Amino acid sequence: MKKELTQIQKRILDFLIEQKVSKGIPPTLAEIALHFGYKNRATVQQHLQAIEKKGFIKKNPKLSRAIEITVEDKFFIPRPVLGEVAAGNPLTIYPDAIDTVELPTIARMPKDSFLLRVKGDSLKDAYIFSGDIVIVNPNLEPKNGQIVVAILDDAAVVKRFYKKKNEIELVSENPDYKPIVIDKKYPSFRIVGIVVGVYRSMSKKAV
Amino acid sequence: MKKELTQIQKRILDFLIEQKVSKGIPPTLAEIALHFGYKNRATVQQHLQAIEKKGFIKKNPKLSRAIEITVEDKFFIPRPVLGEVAAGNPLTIYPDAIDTVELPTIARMPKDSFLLRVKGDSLKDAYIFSGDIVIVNPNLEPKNGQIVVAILDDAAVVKRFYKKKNEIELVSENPDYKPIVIDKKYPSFRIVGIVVGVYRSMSKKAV
DNA sequence: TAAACTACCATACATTTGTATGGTAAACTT
DNA sequence: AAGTTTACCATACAAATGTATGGTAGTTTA
Repeated sequence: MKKELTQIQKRILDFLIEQKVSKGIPPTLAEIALHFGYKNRATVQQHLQAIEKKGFIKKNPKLSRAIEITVEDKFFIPRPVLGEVAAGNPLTIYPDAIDTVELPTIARMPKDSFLLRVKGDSLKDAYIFSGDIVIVNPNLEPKNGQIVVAILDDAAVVKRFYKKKNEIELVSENPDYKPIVIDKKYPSFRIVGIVVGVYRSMSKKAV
Repeated sequence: MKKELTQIQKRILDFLIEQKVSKGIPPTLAEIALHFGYKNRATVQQHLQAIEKKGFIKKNPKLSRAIEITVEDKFFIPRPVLGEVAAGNPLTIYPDAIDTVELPTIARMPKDSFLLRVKGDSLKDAYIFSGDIVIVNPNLEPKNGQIVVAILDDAAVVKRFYKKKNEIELVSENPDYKPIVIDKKYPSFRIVGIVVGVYRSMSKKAV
């Protein structure tokens, strides 16, 4: 009953999923046609009918953008991890994605937010561990006590943020590490963003 | 320049945000009109124009559902937590939501998945702690080694799942707790779902 | 009291969107 | 050789959608 998809049908399904995950909203026929260079919505329409016939999607007729994806094993999609960030001592941050995590569909990122993998154990008392993925939002103002990602001389750290009268203190949750005090010694200091959440995938240890 | 919203405008904006977060896609004018009981899309249209004038949204003209929400501080929305679940000894699971977590917009749940707050420390070697939110997907088949939520006589536990020849073993990650062996002694045993991820909000400790 | 704002309604219209129908060409069955 | 599937195109049409314009009534502001 559930036949295999053709190459093109598969690429269209991938596009549907990618759009739904990245933009949160399925595309219209016209948008799909534009993306694949079709001059005609009818072409897309026929592909979608074929995909629906094979049971991978379900369409709510007449409504716009009402494409429901019924393949449940596509819950996990690859997301770029932009670098590693030190919870202990500063670590290099890489310009390109160093890895991808399989983030469940739950993880629709706030716009402009990105992921960093944590290395080191200086935040272990905040229950953030080496290997965890932190979700970083660069568009929020840091408040005292929040966990932030900061750059010190081309290295990045994850620490708790405290603004004092004349300086900024970045403290670890682990007493083994001393607070970093920010003053004029760090000309390249910059707050990259605020950690809005921690995500840890459970699929790793599965046998 | 950026005036205050009126009561009605604020309710419409809230509806826009709620729809975008829960359904992932902004509503159409007709859908908004229906929700508020307006007989006319033009009424909605004028409200949206007013809201846009005050800078809270941005519209991509002519396109459907092209309402962009420009207020970024609404990233966190309440999500129901369906109950508590024991990582150590079994805990009662409640029929109704016991609490809400402020889950960032990142957390658009896979359909039918739900949240449970973990109590107890039996999974601490898997780095799941008391207070963490686990994302549970009830529609996946458990595989050996995965962490599952199971019900034993009206109490729920979070354990690692192992299927043996004639029985099912639920083991803790903490050596202090002994594995639970499932056989005929547990007539009401049921796998509730699979833990697909752990989420921990960082906003709690902020000052 | 006049002007401005808010909150609605009705009607009209151009696009967008989904859908239906028919056609062409290539590849692959049978 | 005839049929089927796949991958496109064109045209046509109804419904959905966003938008423009004008109107009424109540409230607030100047």
